[in-house]
Amino acid sequence: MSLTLGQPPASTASERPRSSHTREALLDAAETLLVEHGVAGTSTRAIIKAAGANLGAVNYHFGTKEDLVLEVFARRLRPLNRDRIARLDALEAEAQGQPVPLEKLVEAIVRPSVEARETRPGTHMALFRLICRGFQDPNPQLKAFLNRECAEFATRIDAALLRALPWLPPQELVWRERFLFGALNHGLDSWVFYDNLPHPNPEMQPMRPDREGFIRRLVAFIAAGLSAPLP
Amino acid sequence: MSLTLGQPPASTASERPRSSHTREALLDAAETLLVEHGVAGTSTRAIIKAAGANLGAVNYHFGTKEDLVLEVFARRLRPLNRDRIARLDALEAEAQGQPVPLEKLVEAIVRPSVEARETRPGTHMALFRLICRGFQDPNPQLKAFLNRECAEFATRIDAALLRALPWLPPQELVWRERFLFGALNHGLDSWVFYDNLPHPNPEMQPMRPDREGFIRRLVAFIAAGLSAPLP
DNA sequence: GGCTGATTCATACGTTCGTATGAATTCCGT
DNA sequence: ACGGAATTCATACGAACGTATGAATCAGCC
Repeated sequence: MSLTLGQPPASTASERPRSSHTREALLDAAETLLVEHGVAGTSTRAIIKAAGANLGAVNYHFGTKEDLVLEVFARRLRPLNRDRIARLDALEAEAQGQPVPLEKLVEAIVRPSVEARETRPGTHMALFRLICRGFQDPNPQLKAFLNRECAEFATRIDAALLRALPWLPPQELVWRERFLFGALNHGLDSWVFYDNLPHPNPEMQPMRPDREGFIRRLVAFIAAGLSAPLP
Repeated sequence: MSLTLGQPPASTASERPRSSHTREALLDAAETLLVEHGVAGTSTRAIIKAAGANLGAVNYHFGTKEDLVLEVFARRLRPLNRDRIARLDALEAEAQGQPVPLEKLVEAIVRPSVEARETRPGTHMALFRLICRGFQDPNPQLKAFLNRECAEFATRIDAALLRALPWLPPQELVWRERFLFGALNHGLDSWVFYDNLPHPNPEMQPMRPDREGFIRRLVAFIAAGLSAPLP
């Protein structure tokens, strides 16, 4: 074992300076492949090949494939939730103590997901698809990591939604939130890759709305569902 | 190559009599593992180990792992869609030419998914989770197969929903259906495994409704979303 | 310009993957 | 009980997997 060269690759991988051309290329390539093939379906070798990097680079920069995957998600999820929380802050400041209207809250959830895309040229709106995949990935470590990463926004939006729907018991809200995120995930997934799913009835082949149109449709559906009368 | 023993394993696997203890055990074991780890995360060896079978059994009964996976999905999906279509037939007969009310249509979609569970003892409601996983699995062959399998019910429910929501343009319905199935998938997933997802705010830890309660909540949310005013 | 640490490289190791093979065994009609 | 078909078995093969290693290369600073 070498005691003089470089830094021990695995043990201190998490404390290494956070920028390097190769490191970024690995994250980008991994992101694209994870969206397309899932975690278990994406191999280290496929990632380094797409990144034009060497096999050892993963071990050097991230330690293991698992840590690389977690970093791929964290890199996107952190700004997304920051954006969501900032929008929530702005809405609550604007409301001056009054409950924020439901549609605005829903939009604060939805819009950052739909807009958070062109962060990297060539990445056509893959971010949310990535996060969808993450939340529905079998890997329990990944799921726990994502839940932890979203916890702050979750508690904030819970409280705000309860104020906007004062007649709704908290326990009911929880379930409706699940439905909300399901609709958001699946809908956004379909929107981003809409042309890949031909409709059996050609007359109903959906036109693809632009971003604002899609957000409007999503918000309309979700807001109506959230404020449905208690059964 | 043997020309006299048995049947050539791979080439005629699809024409072999459809019942065998091992064959069924393989399907059951594969189903459980697929739910838990996804397609790419489930190995042939893990399946045969869980089924108490031999490695060659997969090749003998199904040809390849891919064909086994497809059969796992088909075995569950076919009766599910049969049930959905039967409910739709009954509703339309009952309506005597009038449009079927929206809530009843939604229930015809939702209820078979929620109820189609105890087909096998020990399988606690894994069916729909399996199908969710299938539709969101990266494997394009699997996705195409599932779409083909659901095409008949899809066109039927499309027409019925359009009659129940005559003011809704068909192109709008398509998107709302996506939201619908997203809410259904994610909601059912949460319901089946609700205790695995502790809520960050303990005061909002959801109680788990019984089956009928869950169906009511799901139908209420979805029906409200479907009949939301046009934005 | 040469030392030092940071990074990249080619390569290797042991494991597990999906699939295939042919012999052994079980099953069943006669 | 026996013979042929159906099924199960142990085992093998090449490929791909994640990870590790140590030498080669690069970058910045005295």
